[in-house]
Parts: sequence; C-alpha cells; structure tokens
Amino acid sequence: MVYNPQKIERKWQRVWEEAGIFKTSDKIKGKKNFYHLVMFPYPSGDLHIGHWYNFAPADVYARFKRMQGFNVMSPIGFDAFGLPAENAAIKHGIHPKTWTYKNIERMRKQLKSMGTIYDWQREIITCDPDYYKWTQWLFLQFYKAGLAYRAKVPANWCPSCKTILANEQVIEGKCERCDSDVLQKEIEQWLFKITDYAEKLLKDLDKLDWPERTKTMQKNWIGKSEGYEIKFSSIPVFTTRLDTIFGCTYLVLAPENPIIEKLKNKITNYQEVKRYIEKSKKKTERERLSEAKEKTGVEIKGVKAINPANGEKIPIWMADYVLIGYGTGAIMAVPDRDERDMEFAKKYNLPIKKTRLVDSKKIAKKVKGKKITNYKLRDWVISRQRYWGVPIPMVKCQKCGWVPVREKDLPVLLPTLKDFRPTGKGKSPLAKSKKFVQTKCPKCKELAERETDTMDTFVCSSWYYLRYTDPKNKKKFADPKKLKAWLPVDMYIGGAEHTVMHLLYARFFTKALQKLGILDFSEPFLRLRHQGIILGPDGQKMSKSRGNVIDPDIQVKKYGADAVRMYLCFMGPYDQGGPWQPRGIVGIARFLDKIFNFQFSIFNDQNSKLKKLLHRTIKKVTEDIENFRFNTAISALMILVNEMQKQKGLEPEVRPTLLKLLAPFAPHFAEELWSSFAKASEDKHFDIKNSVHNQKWPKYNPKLIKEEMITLIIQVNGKVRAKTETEAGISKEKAKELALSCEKVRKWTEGKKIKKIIFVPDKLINIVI
RNA sequence: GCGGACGUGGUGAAAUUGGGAAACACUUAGGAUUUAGGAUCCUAUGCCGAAAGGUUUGUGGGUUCGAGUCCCACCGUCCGCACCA
Repeated sequence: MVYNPQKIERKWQRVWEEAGIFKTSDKIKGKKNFYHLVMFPYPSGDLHIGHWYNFAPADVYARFKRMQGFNVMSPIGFDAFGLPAENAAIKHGIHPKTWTYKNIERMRKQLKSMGTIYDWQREIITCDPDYYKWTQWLFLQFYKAGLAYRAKVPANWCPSCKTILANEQVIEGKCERCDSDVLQKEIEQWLFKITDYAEKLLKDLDKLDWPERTKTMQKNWIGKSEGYEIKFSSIPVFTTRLDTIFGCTYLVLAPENPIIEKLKNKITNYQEVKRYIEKSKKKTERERLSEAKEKTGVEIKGVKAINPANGEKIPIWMADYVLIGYGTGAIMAVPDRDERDMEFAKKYNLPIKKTRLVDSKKIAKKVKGKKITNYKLRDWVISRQRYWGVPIPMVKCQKCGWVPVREKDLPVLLPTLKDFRPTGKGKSPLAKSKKFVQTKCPKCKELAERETDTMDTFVCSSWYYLRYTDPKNKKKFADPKKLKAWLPVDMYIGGAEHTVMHLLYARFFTKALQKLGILDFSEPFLRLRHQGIILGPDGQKMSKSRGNVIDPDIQVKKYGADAVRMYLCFMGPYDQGGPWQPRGIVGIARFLDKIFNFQFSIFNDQNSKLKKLLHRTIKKVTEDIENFRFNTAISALMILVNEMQKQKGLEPEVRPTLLKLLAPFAPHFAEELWSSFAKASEDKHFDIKNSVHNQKWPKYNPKLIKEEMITLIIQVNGKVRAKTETEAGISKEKAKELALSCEKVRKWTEGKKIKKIIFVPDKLINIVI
C-alpha cells in the first residue's frame, strides 16, 4: 500500500461533509460548549501560507478540544468590506462586489482543502446585507445611547486612499494600507465614544489570558496618566508633575489652541503668530515627527500669565511640540526638570530656574488644582469617504437635523455604483447617487438627504463573533439564548498586528453592548494566542517581487494537506513563525510514510518499555497541545514511532492510541488508517460514527509513567564524570556509595578530601572536593 | 529616546523549579539495497583531538556545589510607541 495523500484527503473530506460530523449544535447533553475562533480572513483572492499558519494549528487545537469531550464551535467567515477590495477592483476594472464574491468562492475551496472542522453553515460575509443590516442596527443603538456622535475634529486624511483614518490606522505618520503620508484635516465625522471606556478597557486587561506584550501594547495605547489641571491666569494647563511648579518659567500653547484666538486683541505680534499657526497646519504628521528633534515656536507677545504658586509673571509661547489633542493643549514649561522644555528654553533664550520640589497635594490645594486623569486614547473616527463599506444609517433633514433611519427600514442598502472611485473631495462616491441620497426624513417626512460616508471596516469585525452563534437570524442580530450558550469566546487565535485595532475595538463593542443591556459579559475573548509570521526560504518577508512565495496549493499537491498542517506545527514555536524550509516538510512526509507502511505484530506485555513510552507520550502531547507547543508534541510522537520501529511487536493499545494522538494534526491520514484498522480488527464495514475524530482523547495511566529505573548523573565539582542506571528512590547514602565506587569517579576523587555532597533525588549527585 | 521580547550547531529548533546542553528533524558523509536514479534502512554528524580528554549557549563580570536558565554592564536583532507634559 502506498500513502497517497491526495486521494485519501479528497475521500475523507467528502465523507465528513456528507455525514456532517463537524456541524455544531448549540447544546449536546453532557458536553460543555467551547467557542474556538480564528480571526476571519479578508477575501484577498488566494489562501497564502500565512493563512494556513493561522488556521491549521488552530484547527489542531479545536480538534483536540473536541476529542477531549467539548462541544466545539469553530466557525469561519469573511471580513469582506474595505479599502483593498476597492483598490484591487479599481486596478482590475471590475466591481468590488464581483471581485469580493469571486475571491470568497475561491478561498472557500482552498479552506476546505485544509481539512478543518469549520461549520460552513455558520459562514458569515460582512458585505452581505443580511449581515450589515445588523452592523447598522448596532450603530443605531450606539447613537441612541450617545456613544455615536458627529463632530468636526482634526483627523487623519490619507491623500491616496482619499479618506479619513482612525488613529489606530496611522503608522508612523503613514497610512496603514498604502504607506502615504497622512495629512491633518478638519471634517465633520461620525465617531464612537471609545474614550468613555478607557478606564475599563485598561483595568479589565488584568483578567485576560492574553500574551503579555499584547496587553502591554494596549495599555500603552490607552496611555493613562494622572495629574492636575491648574490655571495660569485664564489658561488651563495639565501636568503630572505639579511638584515642579516652582521651576516653571513660561507657558507653551499648542498652535491650534482656541485661547489664542480669544487673546487676539491683546497680542501685539498677531501676524507672526498667525503665520506660525498656518505653517504648522500645513505640516503632515510625519513632518512634525521628523522635525521632533528641532523644536520651533513663537512668543505670543503682549500677554503674560501668572504662576499661581508664586505670583510670578511669565511669558507665553506657542509651539507645535505641544499637542492640542492631549490634556488642555497647554503646558507649564519646567526646563530644569523636562528635557524638551530645556531644549526649547535654550534655543529661544528663555529663563531657566532651579526648582525645589514641593508636595503635590499641598500645592494643589493652594493653587486650586483639579485632580485629572488623562488618556492618550482618542475617540474612534468611523466615517470613511469610500464606497465599499456599510452605509451609515443616518439622514440629514433641514428641519430636524440628523435623524436616525428607523430600525424597520434597515438595511440601508449599498447602491450598486458604476463609478465607485473615491472623489477626494471629502465626500464618499455615494454622494454621486441621487437615488441613494434623496430620501424622506424619518421624523417629519419632508425631503432629506442620507449620510453618504460608509463605516470603517473595523466596525464590521467588532461584532462578528456574536453573529456566528446565530448567523441566519432575521429578527435579531443574535438570539440571547444562543449568545449565552457560546460567549465569551474561549480561545481566539490570530495575528499580533491587530493589537491596537481590531482587538481594542472588539473589546469596546462588548463593553458598550453590555452597558446597553444587550450582552451580559464584559470581555469578548478570554484567551488569545498569536501566530508568528512565515518568511520565505531566504528568511525574507514573502513577496512576489522577491520570488520567495510559498504557495500552499503546490505544497498540498506535493505532500498533502496533512503534511503541510503538520510541518507548520513542527517548524517552531507557534508565535514565532520563521522561514519556510523546503526540506523541512520532507521530514514530516517521511514520518507519515513510515507509519503508513509500518509492519507490526501484536503481543501483550503489561510492562513493556513501549507501553510506558506510550503513556508518557500521551501526557506530553496532551500538555503540549494545550499550551500551543505543537512542535514538541510532534517530536514526542516521532520518538514514539521511532521506538515502535525498534520493537518486534506492539502492545494492542499502541496503534489505536497513536492514531488518536495523530488525529488533530493529520486528520485525513489518521482517519484512513483508523478505518482500515477498524475494518481489519472487527471485520465489519467502517461506520463514520466510529470515526477517529469521534473517539475520546486518550488518558495516560499515572502508574505507567513512573520511572522504576533512573539514570543517576555523577558530577565531581559540578562536572559530569559518570552516569549510572539505578533504581528510582535511591537514598543519598547509597548514591554516594555507588558514585564513589565508579572507576571514572575515583580517578578524580582519589586522594582528595570530600568537602561536600549535593544530592538531588533521582537526578544527580555532585561530589565537591 | 522610551517600553517589550529575544540572542543556543551548517539549518529549524529542544532543554519543569537553577541539575545530563543540542531532544526531534533537516543537511552532509560513509555503508546496505537498487540496472540506474529515487525511495528506504544502518552508522556518523557542535568545536579541538588519533585517543584519553578538553571545550561550547552574543561579549565581559558576578551569585552558586552547579548557570542556556538568576543578577550587573556591554554588543546585536526584532517588535511596539514616538514631543502625551
């Protein structure tokens, strides 16, 4: 018999699908529900090896949990709205919708070839009206609760994508998607009040089983700091170091600070001030960042502020190193204590004064300071001036102002536009469709206009994990009973790049919906694990131009899906990723081949070495999968198989147990051998109910993993000089005797005085001379 | 600059609480089998050495009977934040 993975895999995928063995029901008697979730993919066109690395080891975990007796739900869907679909569609001259659904079709096929346990009946696609109807509904709930509001705020404008971006989507002053320099622009926008939840988002991190670095990054992003707000004359200032107030020698305002406009009449150099304001407005975010080393500023002449601590008159300056969006947009400068203030003071010859530290609380009382907590987190701008997204369900009426669309009129359908390209004028292409724009006011029924901006895609992905529990519900976004049955998510797996975007937004949504009484839990994802990034064989990021892309389809053709799954698990720690080694997968292929062609005979020996190894392997594989150490789990299986080969016969339980342990990693392979094994041993037709995947995960016998014989390490002065086999539980005295009788040891100890003996039971003895 | 993670053979990597460094693979070499190639099996494979033995976890120091693991300094890589007062 030759191991032919392609044939086997196709066969079993068909059998499983027909039998529906991976369909999930909301309740199974005697089983606990386990919600296992992978971050849903963006329908980019082809499944690349990175997707496989996300989904395959995750599927190993899901299958493992399933065999452990949990009722596992592992759903999949597509995060289908967003800029890339539009950009690709523009490039290829097709409609984003056509492009998206074509890609989904293709990716579905590829996903199925992986042999995952996804329940396809729960599939969701965020650009389906059946889905985004509820995205709009949730927006309306937020609006009613005051969590969605409209405001003219300075926001990040990407001139290439021609839309506003959230702070989280600007990386080093550049657009997260296209790398263009981002400009500051003031437009009226819809925002979500995520800042209301800053404290809760920060505090609740403590109760999550998430990677530490991810929690730290969220903490830093939220950026809490406590301090005081005090007034210098009429100018409020925020400081965390009120104790340094006696060293304050001048004030600095942000150029955008509205106080400057109010002081206009008193300012003697207003022209100069205005020029500076205009200049800093024109700078891109990145220019401001790159100029960070060289500070600039202008004195606001004609006005002075008074330091409330000592009554001193001090000058007021304006500089763009002070940010309008943080604190009060004004600082008290203490050059003696603050490097930045010192640099500025030196450049412009401002006074520098040695400060004496005082008690913050006392001085706060004296200067009437208010205790204030500030966060770096800003409200989430969700308006996008682009076509391929969820229409914001709001109507602007001349008489009534902004009015929400009535719930029964949802969804507000995204019109099919021929020209869907962004306009660049600060309005979405939807504004070009009269049919879409013209509507009646839901309140007064007069003619009115629809909002034409669409929502940030991250809104769609902030709640998709809720919809999976009840994806076809037409009356509710999800049935409360079903939500209760599954949520919160027990295990969430995906890339670390979503740390301050998706993962933060989803947490905010959950908290907001809890407050609205829609959900009864406060955190969506209890446990989180990240996968690393797979690099090309050359150790570089995979890219078409470098020609180092590994196509999973080709690997599957060559070695089979099971080998690809297993190799991805075997290559190293899951969160580390690393280069794909073309030769590496060969080792896995050989391993599977070896098992497939294994010739064996059965015999009984309750205490055989192999049986003990088997139970140790069960223990190791179980613990390793639970801890996402797939690589060492596989190496343990390899050790077992190597030992099996050395033995002349097998204990009856060895083979079936090995197949169970292999089942999560190589599901088709294990099923094939399991079925032929079942047929042979029971001489009846294999029944899918007895599938290896419906077997109970093996348990180890604690008695069998206890060692009776150990290898005692004998050290002299901490150096290994000998090893000896001896029975477990040997006493210190006996061990000493044994050690000193060793010829190799005597060579080192002869004629020397023993100072000390260190004995570690069942492990080692160290003779110090 | 600040914060975090990390640094182990030719390669991917292992290594409970400080206790055998390099498990498991890949690669390479030699051998068996084979018409040949491939596949498979056996042996070897950190470095120096014929061997005995010595030596090895980025560098330097420290704690300890004993350090890849703990502490200090430095070098390097990666990630995140980036004037947040």
